[in-house]
Amino acid sequence: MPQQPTGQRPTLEAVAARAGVSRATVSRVVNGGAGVRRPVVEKVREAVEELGYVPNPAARTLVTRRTGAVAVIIAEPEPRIFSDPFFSVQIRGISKELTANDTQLVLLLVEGPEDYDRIARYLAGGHVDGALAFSLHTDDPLPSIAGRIGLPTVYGGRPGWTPGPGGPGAVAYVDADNRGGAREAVRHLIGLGRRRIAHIAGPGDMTSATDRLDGYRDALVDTDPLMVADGDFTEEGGARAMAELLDRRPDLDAVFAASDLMAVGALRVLRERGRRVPEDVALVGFDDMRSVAESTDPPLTTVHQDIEGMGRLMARLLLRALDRDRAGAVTPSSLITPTRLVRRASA
Amino acid sequence: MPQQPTGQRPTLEAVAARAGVSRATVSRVVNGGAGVRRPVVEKVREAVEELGYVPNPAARTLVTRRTGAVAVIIAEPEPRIFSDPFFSVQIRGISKELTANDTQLVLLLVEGPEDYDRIARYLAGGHVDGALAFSLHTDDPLPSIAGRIGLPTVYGGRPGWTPGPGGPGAVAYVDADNRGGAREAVRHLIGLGRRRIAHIAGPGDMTSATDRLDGYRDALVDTDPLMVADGDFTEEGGARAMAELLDRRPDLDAVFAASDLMAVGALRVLRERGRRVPEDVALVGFDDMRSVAESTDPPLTTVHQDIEGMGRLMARLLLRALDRDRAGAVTPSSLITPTRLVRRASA
DNA sequence: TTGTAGGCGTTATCAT
DNA sequence: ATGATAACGCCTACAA
Repeated sequence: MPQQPTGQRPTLEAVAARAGVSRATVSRVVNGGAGVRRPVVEKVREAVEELGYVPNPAARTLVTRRTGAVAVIIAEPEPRIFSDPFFSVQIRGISKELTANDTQLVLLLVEGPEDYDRIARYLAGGHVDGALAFSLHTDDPLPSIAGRIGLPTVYGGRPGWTPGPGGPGAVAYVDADNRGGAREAVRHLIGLGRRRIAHIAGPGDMTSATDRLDGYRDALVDTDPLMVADGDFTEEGGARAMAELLDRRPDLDAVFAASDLMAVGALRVLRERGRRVPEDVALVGFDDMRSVAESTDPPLTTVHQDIEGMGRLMARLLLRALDRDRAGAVTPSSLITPTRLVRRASA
Repeated sequence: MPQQPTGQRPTLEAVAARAGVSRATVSRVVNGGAGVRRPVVEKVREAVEELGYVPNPAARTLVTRRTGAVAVIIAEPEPRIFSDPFFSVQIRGISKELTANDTQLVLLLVEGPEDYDRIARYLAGGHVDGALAFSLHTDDPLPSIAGRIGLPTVYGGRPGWTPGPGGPGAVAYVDADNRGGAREAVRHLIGLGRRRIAHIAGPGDMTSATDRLDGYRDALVDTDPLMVADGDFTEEGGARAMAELLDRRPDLDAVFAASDLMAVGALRVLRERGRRVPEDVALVGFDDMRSVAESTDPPLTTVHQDIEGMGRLMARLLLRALDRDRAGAVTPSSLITPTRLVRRASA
């Protein structure tokens, strides 16, 4: 039963005294015990146990210059984080990977543009060894902040800004194969015999949206601009976009929505307008958020992406970079994870 | 433009030299500047600016014994965190409050029982000044860990275990008025003229579930055990429970589900069995998760709780306790936030 | 009001 | 293989 002499935590010194060795030796044992003779290791371990010694991370950080923590930065003004399990799942993936590597997760939520100052200060302060950042729009100030500070950072989703030519080194990011997935979705619709395929797109300043739009175009010989409407990645936006499309091209026979949420909105409008899904209009979403895709009526055919896996990958990439940091060369690299079409009833 | 002489961050020493004062004075200025003459403050501030000085948190923590960080511990084996925006919203509330008080949020996700060791070590290590914990089941080891370490902790939701009589001090927690809200929901159904009111309950080891069950019973003169079924707080569970109830008491004319998610499952089964909502069976949920309550058909009447507000409150309570910690007496206290019935179309 | 000096708990270098 | 000892960067009596 570890003793805790009321408020005062035991230090290396105390353990050393108890074990009859020097602080240095205790330190060695605590950090793996290489180069210390077995019996001594035993003795020290015992003392540690008896005293309930736990290293003081601040002291350790002060000298090693490593914090053992990374920041996870989520910049989503408001809407998505609420209705979207996306972040929860991705964070879980990240957390698992970090935990396995004995690294802590410091969560930085960006509430508004004014927050960036605070975040810049925090990152500059050396509270963390690296950062994981999400959901950047093209004009996001974060990359420049991280760059200036020289903080190893991995992005979730392909960043929208163009890195200076050859510039400060390539940017590390993890992304799903948005373009390929979109292409597959549309090809599936074509295979179903659909010919007038519309697209409900996400915001133009997010690469996940534009990449999916590109994929949509890839699959079509020529695309009618009237067949594309912006849905803003929200359910409401999806509904609005669907209404617009129906007004512009009443003869459409399929829709590829760039997110499940937007597909749900579209579904509602299609029903309201008396179109049967999939008979009259086939519908494909993107994301495969099971909680929504499985519970729509009809269940949604959609493009699956391994969100938790992407989180894991981001963490792994960062940890690798941090390790190399200790050694020397920093070699950022990026990873694209595959997607796959999940057939349900809507297309 | 703050200079960063390549890798080396400026220290107090450097700033002191630049401003032509002692480290002590710089320290004072950096920490508020009380007891330093104006012109000196100015001079130091300038030097700080020019050098781009940011205090080293590790060094600071080492001497002040405060980390400026609190842990948020979420122990939810798996299911809920995915489909449930509950945590996202609550965390946002917490984050806002912490940020406003210059405190960092360290996220600790519990993946399994084996994780508690790691978490105990982390907390004992003094990485954080306090903790915010969620979603405890009655047998959760966390309270005992926090208690042993003596770490100020605020719980989200009334803890299920009984604190020793007079014991180690009352436990601080923030909770919604689950019982009162449930009572109001059932009374509303009664006011609608319903007489055979069933309840879909949550897991028996969570106080939010049992409190809502108690509220249900409060409002009814006598309760038929056959009218209560366990729905496990999931949509699937809600569906199962609804089916059971319908089998046991085909004549029921109203259902109060202890969560919106379960209500959705119930709604599905009611429809499958040909019952109209609200004509044949009135349905009330709990939570008022807008993304689900508003998009069901018919929209769900439910009990609203201010989730983000609860998060804020938890943080505020903890911060207050931490402040008092510096002074002396620790006085935990608990807060119950009100709920209110939101009438939509399902009842 | 300002400066001096000691110490917070580790790690790391250098002897031994 | 082990032990002194000097940093690490900051705060805070205490002195001036």
